[in-house]
Amino acid sequence: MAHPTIYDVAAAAGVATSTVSRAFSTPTRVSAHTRERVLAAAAELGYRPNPHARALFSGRHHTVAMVVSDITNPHYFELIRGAELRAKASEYTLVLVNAEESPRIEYDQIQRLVSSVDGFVLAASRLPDENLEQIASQRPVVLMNRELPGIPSVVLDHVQGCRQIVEHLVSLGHRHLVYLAGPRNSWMAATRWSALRTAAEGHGIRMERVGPFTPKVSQGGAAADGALTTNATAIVAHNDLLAIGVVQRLAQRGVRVPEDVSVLGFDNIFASDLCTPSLTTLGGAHVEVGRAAVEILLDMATPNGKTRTPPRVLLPTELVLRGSTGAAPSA
Amino acid sequence: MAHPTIYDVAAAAGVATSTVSRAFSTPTRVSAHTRERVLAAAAELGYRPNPHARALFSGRHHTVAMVVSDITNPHYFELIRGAELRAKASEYTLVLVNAEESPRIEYDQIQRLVSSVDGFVLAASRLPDENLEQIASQRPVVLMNRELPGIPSVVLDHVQGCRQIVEHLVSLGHRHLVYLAGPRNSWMAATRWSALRTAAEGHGIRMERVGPFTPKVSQGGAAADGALTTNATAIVAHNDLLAIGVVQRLAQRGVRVPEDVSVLGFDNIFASDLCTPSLTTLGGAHVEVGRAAVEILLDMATPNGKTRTPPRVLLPTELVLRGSTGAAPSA
DNA sequence: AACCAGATGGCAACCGCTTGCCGTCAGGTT
DNA sequence: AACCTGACGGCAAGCGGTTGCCATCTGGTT
Repeated sequence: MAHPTIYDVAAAAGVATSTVSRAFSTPTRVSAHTRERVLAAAAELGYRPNPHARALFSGRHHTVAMVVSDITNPHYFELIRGAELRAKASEYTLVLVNAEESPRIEYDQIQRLVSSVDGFVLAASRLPDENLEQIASQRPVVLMNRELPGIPSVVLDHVQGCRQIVEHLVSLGHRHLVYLAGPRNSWMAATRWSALRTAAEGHGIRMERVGPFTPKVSQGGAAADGALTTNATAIVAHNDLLAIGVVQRLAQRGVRVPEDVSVLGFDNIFASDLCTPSLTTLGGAHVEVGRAAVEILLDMATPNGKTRTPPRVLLPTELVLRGSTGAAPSA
Repeated sequence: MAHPTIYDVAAAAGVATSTVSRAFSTPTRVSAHTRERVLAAAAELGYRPNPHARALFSGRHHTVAMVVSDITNPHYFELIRGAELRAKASEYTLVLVNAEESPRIEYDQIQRLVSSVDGFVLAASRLPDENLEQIASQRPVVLMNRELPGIPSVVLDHVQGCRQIVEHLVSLGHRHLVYLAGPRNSWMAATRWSALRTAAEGHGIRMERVGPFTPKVSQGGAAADGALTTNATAIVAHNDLLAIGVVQRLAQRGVRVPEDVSVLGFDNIFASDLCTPSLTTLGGAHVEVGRAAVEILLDMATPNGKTRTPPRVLLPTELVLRGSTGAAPSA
C-alpha cells in the first residue's frame, strides 16, 4: 500500500480508528494487548502517521523555520548546523529560508510560513523592530545575533569581545583605530560599533568608523581604501569576509599587514585561518548559538514554557590571535 | 483574528466556503464581481490559506526536502544555496536535513519526511542503491553528485574533469600520481578514482590510490603521510578540505608544494583560493547543481512531467589552476 | 412563450488524525 | 446478589480546505 492510513491499520487490527490513534499518541489509554495488536498491524503495513493531518487538528507542526539574512556568508553555516542538529534531536523538521539581505523577502517568507511552522529562529534579522514584534505576536520567535526587549535571543557577547579587541590593540601600541561598518540595518554592526567606541574611549584612544559596507570579500577594496584615508593603524572589519578583502587590497597597494597596519575580523570563519597573513578575529561557539536558539524555541512551543520571561542568552566570544595583528608602526 | 480561516472569509464576504476556496484556486469558476468581494474580505481579515489543510486533501505539500550527507563541508552550501533559491522561486519550502555521514540517519530522516514533502533532493547520498530505489518508488527523488539508472540526477562531469587533471599533470611532467580516496560508500569517490585511472592509463602513467579517508582537514595528516609513501609526485585529494590538510602536513614535514610534490583538490571551495599555496582544484557551478536538481524535482511533481525518461544532467567542470601544482621534480 | 445551455453559487462528502463523550464490561464492594 | 467503579473501545464531530454534483438564474433560441 502506498501510504496506509489510520483506517487501514484499524481494519487490519480489527479495531476503531480512534483506538489506533490512541495506541500511538496516548498509549496508556488502550490495553497493552490491544496496543500490541495495533502496533503489529501498523508495522506490517508500514504505516506512518501523517504529520500534516496531525497538525491540522493540533496546530503543532513539529517544524521550525530558520531564516538567514544571507546564506552566502559561510559564518551562517555554523548557526544552521547547530540549529539543524538540535531540531533533529527533538525530531523536529528544519525549514531553511534565505532572505538574501532583503527585509522584504525576509518578511514575506516568514508570513508565508507563519501557519505551517511552530516558530522561527531569525539569524541576524534585518527587519525593523516593529516587524519583529508583530511576528513574535503571531508565533514564537528567537533571535540570533540580535536583541530586542521582549523577544528571546541568543547572542555572542560582543561587548566583552570588542573590549578584548581594543585591549589587544592598545597593548600593541595602537592609538587610532577604524571600524569598517556592516550593513546599515544590521543590529550587530551597531552593537559592535558602540562597544568598540566605548572601549576605545575607556583607553583614551581614537576610534572612527567608515562605511557601511556589504560584508563580502568583494567590498574589501573599497573598505580598505576608506580605512587608509583615516590613517588609523588598525582596521577592525565588520566580519572576516570583509577583512579578507581588505587584506587583499592592502597587499595590492603595497601596505604590509601587520607591519604597516593591523587587521581584524569577526566570526573566525574557516578561511580566516588559512589566508595569508592569517586573520586575527573574534570568534565564538557559533554552532552553540544555533543549538541554543532552537532549544529555546522548542521550549517556548511547549505549553509550560510560554510564561517565563524571555531568556536572553549571552555566549562567550574568544579573541583568536593570528598573523594579521602586530605592533603599531613606530611612526 | 489570529488565524482567519476560509469560514471567516466566507462569513465576511457573505458567500459559501466553496466560493472562497474557488476564488483562490479556480478563479475562472467564480464571477469577477464575487471574486473581488471575496479577495477584499480575505485581505481585510489577513487570511492566508493553510498549506497543511490544502495538502491534506491534495497530497501536494509545496515542500521539498534536501538531504546532505555532511553539512560540515562548506562545499555543500553552494548546493543548498542553489536549491533554496530555486525552491523559493516557485514558492516551495525547503526542508534541510543533515545525514552526518550516516546512512542510517539519512534513511530514517527520509522516511520520517516521506509523507510530508513532495520529493527529495539527495546530495552525495551515502545510501546503497536499493534504498535509493525504494525511496524513489515512494516519492520523486533527484540525486546530486551521484548517479543511478532510473533516477534523475545532476552531476558535475567528473570524467571530463579528471581527464583535464591528468592532462594538466602530465604536461607538467608528472608520471606517477596518487589519489587520496573519499569515503568508502561515496559514489563520487568511486567515480573519480575510475576516471583518474582511465585517464592515467591513456597517458601511460602510473596512478595509485590510498585511503579511504574522511574528507576533512583533520584527516589530511594521515592522508599526506600515506601519499608520501607512494613516492608519487602529484597528489589528487578527494576534496579541497582534505587537500588543505595535506598541504599543511606536507609543510610540517618540510615537503615543498609544488616544488617537491603537487597537490590538487576538488570543489573549489572559498578557502582554496586563500590558503598558501593556493590550491589547484576542479570546480564547477555548484549552485547550478542545486538549482537544477530542485528544478527537475518540481518538474516531476507536476503531473505531465512524470512520464519523461529521467533526466541525467551533466554540468561542466572547470579546472582552476593555482599555486599548488607545478612542474614535476626532475629527480 | 416555451425551452435550453452556460455561468455561477451552495451543499456536503472527504483528506487523515484527534478527542470529548458515551456505552460496555470486568472485577471489587457491601 | 445488587451495585459501583474504573478501564477500555467506539462514535462522531471537528481541524481547514477542495471538489463533484446539483440548484438556480441569466440571457439567448426558435
